[in-house]
Parts: sequence; structure tokens; C-alpha cells
Amino acid sequence: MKISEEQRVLNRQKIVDTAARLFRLKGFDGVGIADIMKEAGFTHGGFYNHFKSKDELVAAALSSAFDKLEKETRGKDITAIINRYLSHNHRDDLTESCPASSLGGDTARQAVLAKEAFAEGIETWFSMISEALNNEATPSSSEHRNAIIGYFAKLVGAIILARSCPPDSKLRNEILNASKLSLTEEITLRLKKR
Amino acid sequence: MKISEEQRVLNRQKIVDTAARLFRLKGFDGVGIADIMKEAGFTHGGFYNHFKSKDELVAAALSSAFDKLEKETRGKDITAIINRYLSHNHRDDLTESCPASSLGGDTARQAVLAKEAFAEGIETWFSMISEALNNEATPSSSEHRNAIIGYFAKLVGAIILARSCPPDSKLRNEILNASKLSLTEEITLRLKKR
DNA sequence: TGTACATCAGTGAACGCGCGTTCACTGATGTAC
DNA sequence: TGTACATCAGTGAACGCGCGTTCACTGATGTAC
Repeated sequence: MKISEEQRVLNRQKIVDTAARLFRLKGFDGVGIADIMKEAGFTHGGFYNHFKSKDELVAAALSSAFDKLEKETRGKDITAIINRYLSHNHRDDLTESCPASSLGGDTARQAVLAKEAFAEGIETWFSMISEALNNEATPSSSEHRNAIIGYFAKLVGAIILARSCPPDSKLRNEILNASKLSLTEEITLRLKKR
Repeated sequence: MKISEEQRVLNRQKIVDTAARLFRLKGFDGVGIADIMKEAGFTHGGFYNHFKSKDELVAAALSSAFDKLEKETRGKDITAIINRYLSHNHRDDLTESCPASSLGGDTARQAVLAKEAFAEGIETWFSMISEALNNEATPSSSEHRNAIIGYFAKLVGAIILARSCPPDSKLRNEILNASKLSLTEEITLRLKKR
């Protein structure tokens, strides 16, 4: 039956949020429309009243996940950001993780729509890191921007590597610790250089 | 019909190699047993004469891909390694890419068997980078090893981010260039510090 | 303000298709005598 | 060295299952009068 406009928007958001969690946990190919709709509290048939295709949901889920993450992150200082990103908690809690880390590999194989959402998401990250370092949302020089991109690449790479190591392996923790130390030192060295 | 022992080994390797290429291109969930067997020149039914399950093939494919990569990489100097890893070619040619970059996200969701192969593969990378920097296969200090892990994390993160940006976006090239510069400078700064 | 009607989100069955895995069968290979 | 037989990799049909997507239907919502 038809529902109120307000409810429609709420339901759509519920689907997107659920998808964003499940995709991060199991990958885009690892979750079906029916899984998502069921988890969101609906039957699968209604999905296409909200989205043209699964691809469209994938893009919406990415955007939503990056947006939510920005709200929790912007304004934090650089040490807090690094410690949070390379924490055991972030490594182990895939459902709420940064999409760049849990869906980066998957997005590389997605349609352009998803990649656009992804690119926007990582630009947000660059801006947040810049703010954390220099209190300016846009880096003042290309050198500065290059460094920021390198920092974020290290964060993303480190947590992906850690997650792909066996549950009880030494590496699983070592990669997080090593990257934390390495990144902190890298930032310090570059500060001194100025 | 039964075939010679020699041929059996050859056929198995053919399956593993084909899987290694297809998995890197489309992800573990994006390729079926039938796809792989067909591409390798067989019918799908014979698959279970070689492997107990798809999981077992996944692990074998990871090991094989890392091994092949080692043969092409070990002995190269650090600049060559960085330029190759962050090249347009490596970004765009998924089938022959480093599994840490093309399958890192996927392996995080795989069974232990695959993660073990992955961990072994990245240890090989740490060793190759150590050799490229200091001519010693094992880092001489934990500080050195931490730095190496950080370098590799930056390489992996950078290329994953670049691949997930839209085909014609500025970011797709910028991330590679920025990370190349950032990583080169990082290594230089750490050398000077000593 | 009340009534008749068009709209459209949610339901659940159905579509064709591909998945991982199993199975009976084939016939060349390798082995026992 | 020759022969009879067990082995086992490759074949292709079949298993149950889940996928993305479509569809006819329902009935509350929103609109036109």
C-alpha cells in the first residue's frame, strides 16, 4: 500500500544504511538484494520502487557510509584519527568501518557510479586530514596535498593488510602497530623539515 | 580418462594460474569454478579431482600469484619497485597485479587458508623491500621493519585508492604521483635521520 | 469539509540464470603377475 | 616382455540453492472536485 512521503524517505534511508553495513561486512558480491531488504525489515520485491538497480544502491551505500564517517571524524586531531583508523576495533568491526578500507578493492571492479561516490569520499578524507594537520580544509600546496594522500594511502593499506592476515597471526597486530609508528614518525620528520 | 602424472601436475598448475588471473580481475566472488575450468581448457566437473573446494583453490591461487611476482621483483632496487608498483600499467592491468592490491579486500573475508597464503605473500614483500633498501633479506631492527611495513602499506593503499576512482578522474593519476613522491621523500627523510 | 479517484510503496510469486558441488561414466595410464 | 586389471583425471548431466529483476496485486495516501 502507499505510504506517506515522510515514511518513504525513512524507508529508503533504512535500506541504504542496511546495505552500507552488509556490503562492508561481506562485499558487494557477497550480499543480495533479498538479504538487504529482509535485514531492513521489508520484502525484496519493493526494492525497485526505490532504486533502478543494485549498482545504484551500491553507490548510495558508499556515499552514505562516507558521510556518516565524516560526522564522527571531522574535527579530531591527527593522533586521534590515526589511532582510531589503525585500532583493533576498526580492524575487526567491518560493518562500521571506513569504506575505503573495507570496499576499496571491490569498488575497483564496480561501475562508474560507485567510483564517483568513492572518489568523493576520499576527497572528504583528504580534507579532514588536512584540517587535522593545519586547520585548513584545503592543503596550501601540492606538496602538502601529496603528503596527505600518502598518509591516507598508508592508513588504508595498513588496515587492509592487517585484516587479510590469519586471526591469530602476529602480523595482524604487528601491521597496525608498525604502521602507526611509521606514520607518526613520517609526519614528525616532515614537520621538522619545514 | 586417466592421464600421465606429469600431465596431471601441468593441468593443475594451469587451473591455478587461470584462477589467479581471473580472481585478480573479478574478485573471488566474481568468478565461478566453471568460468575458471573453461578458461583453462577443461570442463567444470573435473575440478574436484584437483581441489577439495573453491576455498582451497583460492589459497593456491594467492600463493601462486605471490610466487610469480617474487620472481619478477626480487633483486630490483627500491626506485624500480616503487615506480613499477605505482605505475599506470600496474593500476590498469589487474590480471597480473600484486594480489595484495587486487585481492586484499577480498581476502579479509576469506577462510583462514587464504589468509595464511596472503600473510606469507606479504612477508615476501617485506623481505624484498628490505633487500632493496639494505641488501639484507631480514630487517636489522624492529624500527627498520616497522618502516618497511609502512612503505608497503602505502604502496598497497595508494593503488587500491587509485583503482577505485572513476576512469577519467584527475584523482586516478594524482594518487599514484602523490604517493610516489610522498614515499620517495619519506624514505629519503628516514635515511638522513640515521 | 466530504467524496471519488489516481498514485505508488510494499507484498510475494515467478522469471531465467549461474553458482558450488556431486555423480555415473569413460578410457588412457600405471601396476601386478 | 606381454597381459589383465585397478586407478583416477576428464566429461557432462544433474543437485539444490540463491541471484537480480519483473510482475500483478493490495490498500493507504494524496489530490481534484
